[in-house]
Amino acid sequence: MKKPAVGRPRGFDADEALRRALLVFWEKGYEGAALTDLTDAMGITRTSMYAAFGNKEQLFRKALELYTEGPAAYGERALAEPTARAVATAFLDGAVRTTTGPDSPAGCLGVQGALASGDAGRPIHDALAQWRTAAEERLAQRFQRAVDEHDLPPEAEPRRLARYLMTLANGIAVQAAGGASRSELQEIADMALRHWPPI
Amino acid sequence: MKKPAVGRPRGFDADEALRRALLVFWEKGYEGAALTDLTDAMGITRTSMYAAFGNKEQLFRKALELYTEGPAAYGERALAEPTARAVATAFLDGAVRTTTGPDSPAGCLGVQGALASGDAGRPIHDALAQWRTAAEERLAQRFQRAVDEHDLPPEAEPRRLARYLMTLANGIAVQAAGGASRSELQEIADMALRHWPPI
DNA sequence: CCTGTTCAGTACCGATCGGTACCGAATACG
DNA sequence: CGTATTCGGTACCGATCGGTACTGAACAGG
Repeated sequence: MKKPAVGRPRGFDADEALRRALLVFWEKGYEGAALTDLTDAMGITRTSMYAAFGNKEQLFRKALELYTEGPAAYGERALAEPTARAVATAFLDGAVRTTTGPDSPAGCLGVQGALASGDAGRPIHDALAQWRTAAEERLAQRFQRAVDEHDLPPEAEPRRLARYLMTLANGIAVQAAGGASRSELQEIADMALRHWPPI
Repeated sequence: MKKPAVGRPRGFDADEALRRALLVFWEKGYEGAALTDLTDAMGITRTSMYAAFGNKEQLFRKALELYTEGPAAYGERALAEPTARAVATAFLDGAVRTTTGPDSPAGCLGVQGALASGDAGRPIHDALAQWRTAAEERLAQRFQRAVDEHDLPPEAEPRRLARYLMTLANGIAVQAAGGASRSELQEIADMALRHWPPI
C-alpha cells in the first residue's frame, strides 16, 4: 500500500486489531456485531477504525481475508493432499477443528457471518455465499484432477463430490454453532468418510 | 385462549398475518427482520401486532411453531416411516424440498433464523439451537427403536446416526441459502443415503 | 340509546445504529 | 526550530431500532 511516512504514526497494531474484530464477527455475525462491540474488542476508537479500515463492510471483508488465510486455511492445505480420499479427509477434519476451536467462537464465519440478513447485510450475505461457492469450485477442480489421474473412478462426478463435501462441512459448522463438541463432530466426519467416494 | 367476546372485533386474520411474518423471518432472520418489514408484510400496524402477538420475540416464537407444523412437518412425518432407511430418506428429502420451495425463502428458518446474533438475539439463538437438538433427539429415539426391532444392526449407534442426518440436513439448508437448486441438493441427499446405515 | 371494551392508527419515546466533523496532540520533514 | 501531516478522542449527525401513550372509531351488552 502507500507509505507516506509523514505525520504521526499509528498508535496501535492494525493486524492485531483486525484479529480481534474477526473474533467478534465470527461470534455475532456481520449485522449482529455493532461498531461499539468491534471497537471495544479492537481497543481503538471509531475514528481510528474508520481511518484504518474504511467502514464496517470493508472491515468485515478484511476479517474474512484473515479468516481465509488463518482458521480456514485448512481448505487450501487439503487441496494439496496427494489423493482424493486424503483431500476429503483433511477437509472435513479441518472443518471440525476450526469450528470447534477452544479459543475461537463455535462455528464458521463463512456460514454464520450472514446466512440470513436484512437489506443492509445483503452485500456481505452475497459475498459469503460466493466464498463458499469458491471453496466448492476448488474442490471440484481437485477431484477432476483425481479423475484424470485415475485416483477416482471415471464415473465419479467431481462437482457432485465437491458439493457433497461442502454440504457436510456446512452442516458441521451449524452443529458446532449449536454447541456440538469436537469429538462428536469428528465422529460424524469419520462416519461420512467411511464410504469414499460415495458412489 | 380467552374469549371475551366484547368490544370491537379484530379487523385482520391473525393466522394469515403470522404466516406472512414467518416468511419475513425466514428470509431475513430474527435480527435482520425489522418491525417495519414485519408489519408491512403482515398488512397491520405496529400496535395491532403488539396487541395480537406480544412483542417481536413472541412473534418469532409463534412463527417458529407455525414453521414446525407447516414447512418443517416433514420431520414428524419422517419419524412415522416404517424403517430406519425410510425415515432417513424421508427426512433428507423433506429437508431438500422445504429449503428449496419455490414460494418460500431459500434455506431453513431453524438454521438461518439466528445462527449468529448480537446480544439482543441471544434468546432466539438459543431457542433455535434447542429446536435443532430436539429434532436430533427425536431421530435418535426413532433409530433406537429400529435397533430394538432389528431393523438396524445391533452395533448401530442411534445418536450418531441422528447427528449424522442432522448434519446433512443442516448442510443442505446452508447450501440452499446460498442458492443451490433443488435438484442439486436432491443428488446430495441421494448420494448420502446410498450407503445406509453408514457403519 | 348509553356504557364499556377492544381495535387500529398517529405520533412519539429513549436507545442505538453506522458514520463523521472537529480539534488538540504527536510525529516527520525542512 | 517551524510547518505540514497524520492520529486519536469527543461530541455529534440523521436514521432506524423495538416499543408505547394516546385518541377516536367500531363493536357488544344493557
